[in-house]
Amino acid sequence: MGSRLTIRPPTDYVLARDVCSYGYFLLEPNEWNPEARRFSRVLSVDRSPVLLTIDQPSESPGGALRARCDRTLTRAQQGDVRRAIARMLHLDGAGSAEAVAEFHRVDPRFAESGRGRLFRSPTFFEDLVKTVTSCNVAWPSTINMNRRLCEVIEPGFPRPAQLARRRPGTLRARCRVGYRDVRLVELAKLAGRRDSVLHPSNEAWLTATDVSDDDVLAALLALPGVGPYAAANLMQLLGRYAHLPVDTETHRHARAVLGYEGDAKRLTRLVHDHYESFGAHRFRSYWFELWAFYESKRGPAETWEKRTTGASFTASALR
DNA sequence: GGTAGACCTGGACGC
DNA sequence: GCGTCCAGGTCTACC
Repeated sequence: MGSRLTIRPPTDYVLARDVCSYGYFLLEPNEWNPEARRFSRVLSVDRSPVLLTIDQPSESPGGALRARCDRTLTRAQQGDVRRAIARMLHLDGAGSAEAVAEFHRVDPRFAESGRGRLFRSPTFFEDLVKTVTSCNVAWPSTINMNRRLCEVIEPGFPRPAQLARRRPGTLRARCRVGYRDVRLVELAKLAGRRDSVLHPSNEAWLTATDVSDDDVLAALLALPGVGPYAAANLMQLLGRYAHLPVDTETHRHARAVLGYEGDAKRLTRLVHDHYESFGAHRFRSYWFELWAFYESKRGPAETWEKRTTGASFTASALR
């Protein structure tokens, strides 16, 4: 039979728009079904896999979300699933209706579409692995690495303890993560240590409003495999939007959309200057501009098929 | 503080 | 079908 949950999202929440808002919705184990307009993935609940599906029957903003699990869960387990859903769909904090409205006051260009919420993973650790596997590779390689991690280690995405036990050589040979192998195992080991920022009990510190961006950024930069791009991207995944993860996509955007010219160093400086006026919302203004460009080329993200459009929407494929 | 080169994979290209 | 080249962000060594 399985468990069924009803989720009351923020009043402006639209499942199709707000799930299909960041590339990670296309990475395993996530699955968006464009026809059924339904999100699904395997979650790890008490170390056992649970297939979760979420839809929004009314499709109107703020309409109740219907979540179904393929097995019956205890009340405590249902609480875990609710927390995982809230994190993925960004139902509170920077994803609250008030926070999104504040973004629209600063950047009214996205008020009509309602864009402002970014999809993410059920755990910060999964976001971290997805970010590290997106560095120094084209998007199709990121897709492959995440697919293989789910095939080889754990269908609901490897938990830190599982990854920490693996030999780097196994990750390299079977998951094709290349030189990232040692770094991923180190990150997984850190996630098991209570004194590390990666320990789940410390996510509250990473997102606390009384902890400065500078302190969080410094803690992220100290992690193996995390440089300026990855750290800035992790900041946005924590709901801290004042930093820009500048990569080659950013440089393409600077040339093609913003009309800037010059080498990478100059483009980086111009991009930072360009988004300066958006203050604490810089990333959202940048990202939804970039996302609108992809959608202008490939159609609405909610129509993208994971294995076709979803694998070829980035700049390298659009050149 | 700035820069060059190595790291690894997969796709594009030429033969 | 095979070999070569290149793109991509992080890290280390060196100036």
